[in-house]
Amino acid sequence: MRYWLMKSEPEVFSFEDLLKAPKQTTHWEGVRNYQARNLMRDEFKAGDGVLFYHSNADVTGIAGVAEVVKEGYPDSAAEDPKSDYYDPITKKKPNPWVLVDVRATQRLQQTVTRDMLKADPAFKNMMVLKKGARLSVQPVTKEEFQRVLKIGGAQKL
DNA sequence: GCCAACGTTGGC
DNA sequence: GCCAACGTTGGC
Repeated sequence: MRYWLMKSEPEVFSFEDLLKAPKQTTHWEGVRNYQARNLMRDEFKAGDGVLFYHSNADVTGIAGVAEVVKEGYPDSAAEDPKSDYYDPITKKKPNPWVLVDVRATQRLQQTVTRDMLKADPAFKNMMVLKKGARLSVQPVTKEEFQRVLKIGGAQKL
């Protein structure tokens, strides 16, 4: 089993939104980057752990914990001209985009903020802290994952 | 196939 | 709102 960090802008879709969603599960649609697509298509496995990261937020950091419940399959929003995530390439070529389903598994008593991550040597190699790290889906280590749960005060749902 | 121009991401 | 870093596009 592996561990991931997934970014979402809370104004678009927050961890609170995930908690309120049916079965506390969402289709992680809209990833339009090939590197991230490759990770979701080839590396994500059911049961993998997910740190739910709020980017472009008032409080930037890890807001909650989730797991992969369905492995990569086509992101049909890319084929829907009315969707915000429509990609016109799908008119000419097979839809290249993939998503996974993610379910909330744990709340955090407090968001593990970016400042907290930066202050803790356990996270010094984390990709999300590197300058210019825009990849919206990133691997994290087991140690990083477990430390986030610990300092965030993770509570099972 | 190079690379300049452009668009996007995301921290600050 | 600014802007640095990055990915993509398209002219040549």
